[in-house]
Amino acid sequence: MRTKLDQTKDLAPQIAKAIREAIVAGDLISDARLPSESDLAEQFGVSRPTVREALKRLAAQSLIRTQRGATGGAFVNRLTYEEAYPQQITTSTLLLSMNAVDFETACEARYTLERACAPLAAKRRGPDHLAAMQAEITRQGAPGLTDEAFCASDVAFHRALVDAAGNPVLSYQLAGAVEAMQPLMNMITFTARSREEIIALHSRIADAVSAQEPAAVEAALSELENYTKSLGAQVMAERRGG
Amino acid sequence: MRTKLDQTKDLAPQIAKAIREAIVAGDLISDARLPSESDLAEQFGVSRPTVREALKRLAAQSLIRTQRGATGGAFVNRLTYEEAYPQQITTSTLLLSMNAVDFETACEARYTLERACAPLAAKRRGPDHLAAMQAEITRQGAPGLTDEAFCASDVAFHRALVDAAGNPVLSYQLAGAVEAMQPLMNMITFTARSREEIIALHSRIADAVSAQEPAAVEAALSELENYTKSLGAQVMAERRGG
DNA sequence: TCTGTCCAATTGTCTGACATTAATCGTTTG
DNA sequence: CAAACGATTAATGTCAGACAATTGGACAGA
Repeated sequence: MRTKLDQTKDLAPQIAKAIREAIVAGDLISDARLPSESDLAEQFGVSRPTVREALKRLAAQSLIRTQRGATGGAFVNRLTYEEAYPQQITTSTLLLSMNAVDFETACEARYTLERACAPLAAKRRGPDHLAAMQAEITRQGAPGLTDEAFCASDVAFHRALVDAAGNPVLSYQLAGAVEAMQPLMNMITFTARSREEIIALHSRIADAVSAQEPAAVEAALSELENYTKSLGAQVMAERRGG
Repeated sequence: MRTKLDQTKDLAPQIAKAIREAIVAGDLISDARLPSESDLAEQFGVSRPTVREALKRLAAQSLIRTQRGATGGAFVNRLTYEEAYPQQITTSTLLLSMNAVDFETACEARYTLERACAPLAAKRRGPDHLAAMQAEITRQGAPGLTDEAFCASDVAFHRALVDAAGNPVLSYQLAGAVEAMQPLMNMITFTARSREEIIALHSRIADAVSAQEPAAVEAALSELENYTKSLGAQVMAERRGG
């Protein structure tokens, strides 16, 4: 960790980088305690506030956690899926919204990845996954549902589908792709007719997963992708027109 | 942004959260300038160092960038793929290493996602993608290559394959899955025989992409997945034995 | 042995100051 | 009159020192 610093500028990022690399390289294992802020300040030859800024950067990435008190300090955090999910989703969402990624591209990426989960989901789905999917389908048919709630339920349905694949790494990677689409989907106003269509496709997907027919799952997902794209295209056309 | 703060504790995270939500919600658009640190401190009723810590957290997530000088300050960052990539990779890598994700699960996730790119890659690959893949294959056959360099080239090959799909969102999502595997792959000692095998499969993949035959790409990827898994299983068995 | 109190270590926050950077404005000069 | 150059200024980056808050452990007493 004791790397040289370019003493001239931007000390905090350099310190953060040094510690981060030590963690990623495995020199600091989970739950290991870092030296106190004062010690680090002395080691790196900077002041305590500078060290603190560096530590805050790491805390923002959930790489470390801090604890006050006598035996307190900064500890290397054991990154859990629960902590990694929101980060992944926030980053993906911003990436889409700030880079003017067109609806079509985002949609294609999402459904391409989701189709990849289909075979595993069909093979490994348990009763809980099937129940979760069915519950969302029911919710989506409820009258008086706002567009936003409909979208949220849509996301929940697809997450259940992905989780059915029984691979946590896959679930993690897909979370970004699926959730990041929600803001884009929220721009769409769903008519009763389009909701019906989507719910019907969701049912086909759920049934195919239940029947363990991967090809049918993929086919229904492809149809849903095309339908979603067409809805998005309509919105874009109207936006340009009006 | 002017949300209430629980004045009692952990002010910096609260401020960071308030600003982050304003950015994610779109209240602060790209390149918008935040108030100066002094102004923010006054607005939130805290001291400047506290505000600074909050800003550093956001900077660590690349949500803002800071600039010194007269017209300087903190600006909402337009998150680019270049900035998002390393974050995605770091998080994915740590998630795998810290959660004792077994080789098999990680491998399955990676190749499942990669197969999903196959149809698009076969359809859209350009001469540059084909050249990149071919270049890595050549490098992998070079004598005297270390295991680490071989793995790095392997990653580069697969990234070229993913990029061939021509969907930046897909490339971004896959980066985590592919790169995060590298530390796990580095545990494997590649024999001349196994390198030969892998290079042959890479060639099959490249040829199938070149010939625009998605099914052949998927088949070769599946074989590569199985072969990689068997290599990993060997390492695990030896480790348990010795 | 158990319990309550005190103490020490550590992070969280504040205050004030100075250094550094970079744009702008005014002045000076060709 | 225009261009170049220096002073000003506003902002972040860094530092020093201090105090508050919190937590665990040690120590003394019942």
